[in-house]
Amino acid sequence: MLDCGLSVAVKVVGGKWKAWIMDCIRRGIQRPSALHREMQEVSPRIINLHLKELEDYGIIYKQVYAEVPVRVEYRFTAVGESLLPVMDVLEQWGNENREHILAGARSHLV
Amino acid sequence: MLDCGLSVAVKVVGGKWKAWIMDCIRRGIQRPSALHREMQEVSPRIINLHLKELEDYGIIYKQVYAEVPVRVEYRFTAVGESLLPVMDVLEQWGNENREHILAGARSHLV
DNA sequence: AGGCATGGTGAAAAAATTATCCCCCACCCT
DNA sequence: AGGGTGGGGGATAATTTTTTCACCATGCCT
Repeated sequence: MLDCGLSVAVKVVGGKWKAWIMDCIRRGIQRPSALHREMQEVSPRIINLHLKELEDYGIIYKQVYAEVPVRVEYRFTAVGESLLPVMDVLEQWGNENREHILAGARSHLV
Repeated sequence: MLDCGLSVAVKVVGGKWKAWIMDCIRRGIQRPSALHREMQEVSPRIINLHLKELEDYGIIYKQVYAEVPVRVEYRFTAVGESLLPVMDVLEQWGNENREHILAGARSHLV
């Protein structure tokens, strides 16, 4: 089922919040607490789970600073970096077609 | 939440089977029965639901031929066509990174 | 009539995803 | 000791998505 590259990519980028999380990290919001503040409509727990998943995929890695209180920063790995242009393409397409899609998305809500 | 184009795109392309379905249609497998045969691991019902969703988004449209038995073909709309290059990018990235992703996907199965 | 093919749906169950709640740890400070 | 910060996790519930199962309709054919 993960035979087509499309499925692999969708698995990584899909899910309700992963794309947003990656977009945040990209914009420099890389600390858990900062992500929680930025994405207030998402429970911290969920953000952590997604971060873990992305980390497992090797898209981001966790930089831990031995400070006190401890500081953590998530950054893109090389593979993660290679995903950025792909996200750009998605982002652009989404922006160009938002109205069109949303018009027919009445049922399949938000 | 659908403010970033990324979310819009993910909504369209995401889900467990939509990407695969669109890939099939693209390859010329556009009739429901053919899709069912091609994607045997997916229940016909689900394929229909996804087709409906894509149709609602205006990505594909349904061509009905008044033959007997009735024949139906799903085809891309103009907006759907504009999504193809985007899928290409996803497909390519997925193919290039399949091994890497799958290695860490043990938990987050299939 | 019964069997084939086509395309399709409603209801309910199962599975996966997301959310909530309350807890933990270490360490600083007052 | 109590309160603050920063980073986590388990258990459970709610929600969404996917699946199964049984069923409908048309019109062919034997």
